[in-house]
Amino acid sequence: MASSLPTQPPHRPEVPEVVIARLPQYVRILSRLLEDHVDVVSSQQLGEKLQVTPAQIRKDLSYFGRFGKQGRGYSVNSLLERLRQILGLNSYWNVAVVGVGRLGRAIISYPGFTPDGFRLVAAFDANPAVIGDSVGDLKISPMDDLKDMVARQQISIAIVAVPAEKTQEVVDLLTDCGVRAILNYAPITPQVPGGVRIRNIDPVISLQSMTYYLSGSDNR
Amino acid sequence: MASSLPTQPPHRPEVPEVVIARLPQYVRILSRLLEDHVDVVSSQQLGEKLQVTPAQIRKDLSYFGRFGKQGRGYSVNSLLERLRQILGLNSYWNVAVVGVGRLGRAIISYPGFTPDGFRLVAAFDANPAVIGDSVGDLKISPMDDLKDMVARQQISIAIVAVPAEKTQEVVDLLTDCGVRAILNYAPITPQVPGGVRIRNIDPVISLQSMTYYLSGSDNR
DNA sequence: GGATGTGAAGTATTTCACAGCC
DNA sequence: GGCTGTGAAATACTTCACATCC
Repeated sequence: MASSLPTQPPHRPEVPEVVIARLPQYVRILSRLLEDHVDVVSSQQLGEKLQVTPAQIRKDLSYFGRFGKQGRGYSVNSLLERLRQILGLNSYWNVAVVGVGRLGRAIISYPGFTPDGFRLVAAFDANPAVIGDSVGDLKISPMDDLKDMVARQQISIAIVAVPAEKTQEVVDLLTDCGVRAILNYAPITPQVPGGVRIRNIDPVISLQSMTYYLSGSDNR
Repeated sequence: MASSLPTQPPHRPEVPEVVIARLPQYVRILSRLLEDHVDVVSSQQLGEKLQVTPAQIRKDLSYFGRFGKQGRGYSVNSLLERLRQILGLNSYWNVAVVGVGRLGRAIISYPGFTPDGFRLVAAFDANPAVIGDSVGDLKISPMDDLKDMVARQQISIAIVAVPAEKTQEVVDLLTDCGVRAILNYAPITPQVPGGVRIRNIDPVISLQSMTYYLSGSDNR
């Protein structure tokens, strides 16, 4: 732990991680409702769309404040705004993509990040043959430029799509450079130092977590 | 529930879903250890690689039997074998891919499914222009053929990579055809009937679940 | 009347801690 | 001596149920 002055930490009351993990879902549903010009929604209605109990939604929200009106429900617009603020989605996060092979290119070409608060601003690859190539409107930079560009462009999130055997070293490099959130596409679970968040996109693991339930009866 | 004859159900003792979700991770680590010719491993060592407490690993495994040797640890080889059996990974699962746009093609081209127990055996798309095209060694079939092919090829898992607005109807169609596990790539949470499993691959949600922790201090 | 917000109750999951075995 | 397997304790999370307010 860091040296402990008797100052209070920025004191956010302790919110369970599972709760945080559900908030983006709420944000998404609320965005849809907003597009559909729905003004007000109850925890009941939200719960149906999300397969979650209304009590859970109310409890989750209660960690952050009192956003509803008794007897009516929640204002879609203002609840959405509050949640985006809580999650830090009201301005853009600059994101670096490391590894620009087939998968990396697909990620860069995916149009879904930008509308939701993320801006891919840099791409890196270790292969000298592709340095300088453009993918979408990103120019591929050498790994040597990573540290500088991360600092200069205030990048605190990286998407890693390099071969499994390179992933740990890339993750180490990124965390050294001050990146504090990583989305990893390789089929491994990299180690990260405390204070750094990581999420793994791992379709094989996802599939394997379902086969257990299929194999009870034996259809193949 | 189905009509209740007084027969016992196949009685698997109730294993928590979180436990099942961890088993594929164990399988993966054990596979690596096997490749590295490691014979025996302790819960301590496994825990370090997985960022999990040794007690949790032992408890997880204890739901299924006694696989270790006191004083030594677990035989990598035989624990791996047992876990693959528990998860139903000892033979191949036939998988259909629905939606063969850019993302679907990337999924089909990904070489990582087959080594881990899944065989992509059919691809479907609603766009008449692509029917009959080949991707890898799969020929794209029309949606109308789905029901027949699912039955004939004993497909019980599907990967869905269609536009968000089509996803729910595709999921409904698949479950009607008897598919019981779905891996969804669209940024929505489809509803599925009881008994059907679904996992969502959703990079935006994953990113948004991390920004909360970044925005405490305000680096962008 | 109808929906929120929330302590209290109920479950689920993780961790402890130690007896038992190799 | 070292490590498993596991009840029991501790913690985390979800749901209940109701007072409260619009």
